[in-house]
Amino acid sequence: MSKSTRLDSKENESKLLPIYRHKEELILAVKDSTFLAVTGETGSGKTTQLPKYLHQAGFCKDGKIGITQPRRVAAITVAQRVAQEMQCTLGREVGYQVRFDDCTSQSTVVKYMTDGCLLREILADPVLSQYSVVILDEVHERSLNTDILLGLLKKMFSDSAKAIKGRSFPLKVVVMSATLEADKLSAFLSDCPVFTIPGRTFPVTSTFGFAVGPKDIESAGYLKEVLSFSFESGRELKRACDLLYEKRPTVEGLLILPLYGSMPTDQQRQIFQPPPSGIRKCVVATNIAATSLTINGIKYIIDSGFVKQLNHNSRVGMDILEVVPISKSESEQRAGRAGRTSAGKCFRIYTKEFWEKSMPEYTVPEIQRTSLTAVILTLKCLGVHDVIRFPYLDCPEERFILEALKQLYQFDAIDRRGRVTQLGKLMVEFPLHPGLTRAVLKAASLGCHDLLLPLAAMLSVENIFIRPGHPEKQKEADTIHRALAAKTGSMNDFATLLSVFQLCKSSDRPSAWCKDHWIHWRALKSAFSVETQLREILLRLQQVQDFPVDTFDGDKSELFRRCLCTGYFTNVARRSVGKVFCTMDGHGSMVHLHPSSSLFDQEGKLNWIIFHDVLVTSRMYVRTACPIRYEWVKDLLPKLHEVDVYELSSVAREEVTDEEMIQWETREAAKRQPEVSTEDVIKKLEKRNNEATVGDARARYMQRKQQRQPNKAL
DNA sequence: GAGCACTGC
Repeated sequence: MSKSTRLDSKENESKLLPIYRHKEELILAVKDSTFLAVTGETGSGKTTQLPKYLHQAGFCKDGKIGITQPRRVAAITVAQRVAQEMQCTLGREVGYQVRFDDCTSQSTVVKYMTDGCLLREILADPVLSQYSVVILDEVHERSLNTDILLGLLKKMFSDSAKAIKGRSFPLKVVVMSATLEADKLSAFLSDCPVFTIPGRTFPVTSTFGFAVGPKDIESAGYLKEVLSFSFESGRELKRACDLLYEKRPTVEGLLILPLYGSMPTDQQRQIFQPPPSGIRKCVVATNIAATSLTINGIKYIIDSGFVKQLNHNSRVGMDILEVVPISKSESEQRAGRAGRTSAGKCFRIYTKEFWEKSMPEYTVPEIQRTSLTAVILTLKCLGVHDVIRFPYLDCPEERFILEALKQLYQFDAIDRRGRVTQLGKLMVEFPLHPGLTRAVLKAASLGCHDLLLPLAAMLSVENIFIRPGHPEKQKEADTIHRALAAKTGSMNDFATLLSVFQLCKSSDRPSAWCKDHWIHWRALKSAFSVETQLREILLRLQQVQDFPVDTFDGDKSELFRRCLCTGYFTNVARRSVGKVFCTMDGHGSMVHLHPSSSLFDQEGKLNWIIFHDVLVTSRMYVRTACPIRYEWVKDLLPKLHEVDVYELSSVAREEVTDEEMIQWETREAAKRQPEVSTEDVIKKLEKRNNEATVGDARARYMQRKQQRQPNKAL
């Protein structure tokens, strides 16, 4: 087949998509209004075709068409496809931009990108003056960045003076979503028109099972039972399971099992290959299958009903990874995967009662269950001072916002009146948690950023230590990892990470070095890229801004940890009894060192520590830690309690009067007593550690955990 | 003495 014939066939193929019949209407709808909501199921062609139509209709005359995606792979693959259909070289008229990969040029007019990239662009150009159309895709997924973009775009038009001032031609906004959220979106965007494109899906019938908790699913016995025995509703699952095990299935099609555990990454590639004729393929997948993977020909779904989710808990001030029931809408989506190419079946292994009583209608959007510190700083830098009344499609709880403000104040990113500081303006440029950025900037001001940049990169990527399942191998890996930690000459997990980065980077054969040391080469490679990016950002800021310069007259060997303290003083803990540590952030949580830490079993020698993160499993564990001296954080710790909720909410609402400010400052001055003894400060800090609160939080957690245990009686 | 879903800049 010649090249042109192939292209023609692509073009003809696109004319078969459901969206094609609505081409002219769609173009008119975009012309007629500022906001437009477009809904359509997967397969309607909206992601690839709408930008193409708008391009053909002349929307690129003044500016670009930008289309956001929540994920990188999607941005890249869709751009490739559209470039092919429009018969142009990728990176010319049609391009994409994701982190570490900018495939655009001066001539790019149709630009696919991740939502995070567009947010970065808004920081540099708040009215998006280069764009004539912005399309937010997959809005129903409710990713944090897409939600923020939605609010910003809505706000751009309500602050009409501002928007007009910065632009010479109109901006059109299209939001694309699955059907369920369309009316809500329309209401949010001043009752904009909703354009519905029929999808191309087949019916899926669902049946229920008898599992009532993740433990049921976890136990191999149960899974085996489910897969080989029976279902409450009879033969259907039996048939599906027969299909799974039979070498010569009687029905064509695939079967997919969405689980909530991890999947060996090295096996992912084979998933996309069609099975040999007469062999059934079974895909066992995490929720990566919900969005990121498109596997054609799936006919059966087995739905576990659970998902592993990272939730922010503002009660204890930390992120907790937990297994929770999915929402009904998520379950419908899982089921929908079986009906893409023909009629399908979904086997829900939980009871109908569980569906009715324990599963929420919709998934809680990310913005309502995540730490907002970085996002609030971004908003502040965009001139959104009233972060409580920002137009959120779904408002985060006020205490989440207050907690974020408090942290930003603690990191010197905002001042007492909620205004972004010089330091805050530098911090927003880094793709890191503000605390870590604070440590990086401290190091840079002292000229020792070579210590902090690699560390920040290592803390940004997935876990680098491989721990195999095989007991022998596990022992081997543990020994090697411990030796790596010992090499730094001190108990310090941060220093170990830095050392691994440096050792690998300076090795002649870095990938072989990783293999020898049970380290993920892929993770280290991305750490190298992140470090390069962070270094570039730092260099740029040092050239244009009034960059802070500090001096350090302490012991050189303390420099690294002293820098860390400026970003991690919110994560300070003091050893209380035995191996238990008590956090000093005001929550007074009782935490243990994780056994993977080089400080583990050395607790007796420790007093004060700082840590990177907390993991709640059988206990509350802190991972990646190092010992510090109380003197290093003594002056910082009072900052943890300096601001109270009342003041912050005023700051957040921009309601602070001058009178209030004077009152507040007087109170603050009174608090700052001339010389306070160490014991006094500690006493004061520990007094805040309300044990009832901690015990309560713990009890709630255990209760939730209990609820998830198998209940054989049912 | 451990139990790490998934994105994104």
